[in-house]
Amino acid sequence: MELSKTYNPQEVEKKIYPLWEKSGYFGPNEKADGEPFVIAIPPPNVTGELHMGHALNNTLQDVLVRQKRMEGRPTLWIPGTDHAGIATQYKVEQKLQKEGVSRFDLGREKFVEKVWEWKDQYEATILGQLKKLGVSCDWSRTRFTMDEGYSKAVLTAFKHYWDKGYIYRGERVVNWCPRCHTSLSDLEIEHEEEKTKLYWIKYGPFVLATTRPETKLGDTAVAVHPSDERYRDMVGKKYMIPGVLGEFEITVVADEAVDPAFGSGAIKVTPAHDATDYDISVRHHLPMKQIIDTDGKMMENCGKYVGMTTLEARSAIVADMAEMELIDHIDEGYIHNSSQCYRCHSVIEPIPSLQWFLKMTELVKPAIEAVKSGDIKIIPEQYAGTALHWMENIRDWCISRQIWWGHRLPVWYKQGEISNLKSQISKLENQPSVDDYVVSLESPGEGYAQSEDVLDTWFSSALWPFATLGWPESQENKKLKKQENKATDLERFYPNSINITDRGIINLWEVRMIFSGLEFMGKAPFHTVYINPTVFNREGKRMSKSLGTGIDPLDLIAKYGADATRFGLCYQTTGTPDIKFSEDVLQMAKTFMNKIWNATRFVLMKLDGYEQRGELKFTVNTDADREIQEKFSSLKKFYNDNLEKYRFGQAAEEIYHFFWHQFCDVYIEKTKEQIPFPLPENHDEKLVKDTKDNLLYVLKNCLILLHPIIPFVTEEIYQTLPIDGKKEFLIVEKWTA
RNA sequence: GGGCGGUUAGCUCAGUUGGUUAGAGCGUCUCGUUUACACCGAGAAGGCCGCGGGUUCGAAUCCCCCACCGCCCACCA
Repeated sequence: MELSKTYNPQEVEKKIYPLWEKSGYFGPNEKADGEPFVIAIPPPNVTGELHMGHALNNTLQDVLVRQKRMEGRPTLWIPGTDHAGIATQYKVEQKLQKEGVSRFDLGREKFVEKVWEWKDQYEATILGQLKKLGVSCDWSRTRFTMDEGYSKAVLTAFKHYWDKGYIYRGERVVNWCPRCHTSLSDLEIEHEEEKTKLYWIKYGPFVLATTRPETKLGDTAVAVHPSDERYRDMVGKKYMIPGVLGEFEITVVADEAVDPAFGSGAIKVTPAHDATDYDISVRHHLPMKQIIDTDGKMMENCGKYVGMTTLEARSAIVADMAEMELIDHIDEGYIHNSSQCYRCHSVIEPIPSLQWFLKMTELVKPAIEAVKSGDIKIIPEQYAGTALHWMENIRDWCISRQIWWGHRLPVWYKQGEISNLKSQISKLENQPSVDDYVVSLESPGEGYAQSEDVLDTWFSSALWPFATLGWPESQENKKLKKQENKATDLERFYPNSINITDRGIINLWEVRMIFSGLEFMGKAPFHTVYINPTVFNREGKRMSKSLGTGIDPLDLIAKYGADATRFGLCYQTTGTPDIKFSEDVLQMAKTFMNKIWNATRFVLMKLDGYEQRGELKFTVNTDADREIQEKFSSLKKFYNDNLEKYRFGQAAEEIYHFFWHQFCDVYIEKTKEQIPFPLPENHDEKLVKDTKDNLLYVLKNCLILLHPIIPFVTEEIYQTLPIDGKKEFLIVEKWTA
């Protein structure tokens, strides 16, 4: 077969991928023994297309998976996608908004239908993109976090926690996104520095500093530090405070949470609309007065300010206070952190509402132990600290969300649900008793209505390493497999081997998989976590579609080919936490693909119709032979060592250097002497034959080593080599250790 | 506010436990059309290894301080 003069990646990629898929080699080899190598893909959100982070993340996974497969281990890479609750719902809402429709216009059922349509479309796009990248997932096992089996797993987990007493419902001040209209967990909040005004307000006998004067309408106390001499005599007393809606009463309390160095050392306490103040109010049994509703607007108890947004109310109230000479002074340019929704970036309003929580303290203990003991190795190791720090300071997890896209809680109410969207004055004591609802996977029967709430999307992602393998397993399935004398997927492939992901979701996802795996399977879900670098653009800025700083991996694949894209990404993965992505490297990689291609053309030309027979061996006749043999053997050592340590960049650089500057520049040049052209009458037949074998030997073994990184071009070339006893595909060639 | 990471050639980065003249790719310059490849070959220029101290016979590498950039965590209102 004749190879064209330049390598055409698009043609080859289109041809090769379907052949691999049909071969069945992407699935685990049933005959292979040895410890299975298993990865569950970090499921991309069905919110849109893949970005550079995905391209890198999946390339690295594929490198490992392909290498282990060639080592002969049973290998399984499970693909799938994540329903991504709030994020996807937000996307669909935006799309509807362009058509002038809100989710409330459609109603829950119709809206959810729309989201399923969206999901079908983007799931197909994403899986297609992964294939273009060349990843070797077992597509027959593709999962979705809301497919039937997976949903059952999610509800089973909820029921398990409930039965164990780990889940409770309660009214708390939670992070509320007024745009998404839902609660959020602490991890779903982003903090951004912001310049604002610090208002020093006259407050009865106090002057105190606040950034949110509008919350004065919900104040029930003033807090000071217990050791603060200035206010010692006032603690425990009640005062009437003049306000824009008339006088109101506050209690002075002493609490450690107050920083005496801030402002005047006294702070106003708004239990309903600030997490710190809420905690203080619980400690001191202070009344709670809600003044902001779920739209982020002032409630009926706010007199003339009713219906205003908090920002509108702020300026109105400040103006009125100024008129009443209640403003002492205002500091401009005060810098503080504003809390935002991690999906739509609206400002978070803390508000009281009825939510479901998962108790974390006990759950997280074995996970802390697993990370500390090294049962789970986190690489690079500095990230173990990130996980440990979070787990050691963990708070209960708010797992209920007031959106429509997701797993509805397996909670059934007898008399209709008491809304968690209360916009009335809160009454902590007014919680429903357990008798009012039943937790059950199935409807308990007539007269019961299922909870309107859905679960935090991360509640389901936390189960990914085992739910994708069929947990919770039915007894029937187990029996069936036993009759066939086979193990179930869950038995064979849990725990996974490694999880590769981005540092941004170490606590959001990684930690939650770890404690879930330990809780439900009794074993850590994987023994290694590898945190891949984050891809930034050349200026070191986050790649973002909306900022126009993003690069579409598909464009790169179209321009340089999938192999060059993969090689370029690996090459830049050198162990640093960031990659400032350089397209030059992809051009270099593309040139390298062409070099490999042309070296092959040369070797085939030198072979001149020679068909290798028997075991392919390397024979040393000359100094050049000896040199390349030595260099190759040291390459193998360092290459394997670097892959073992996830030093992808160093591995790529080494084989690049060997192939180009040793094999091509030196050895191939030498073979022009060892196999002279034209061949003279009296040529050394043994030397000529041995040199042909040597060329084939080095080339073939380089292809093997290169294949995990650049699968397409190596496969295409492998198919053309006249080697005896060749495998059907390079994918399953024996690894060169 | 706490923690972590980065700072090496014009650009993107290596530099494994401290040890001769600090390396690669891209870019630049010079030369070269041989049986693969001009997406090629041979060669060259280019670096107070962020700043300032310290340890050492010897520091890009170990310690301390500072600066700038980035990330994670956080109930300073």
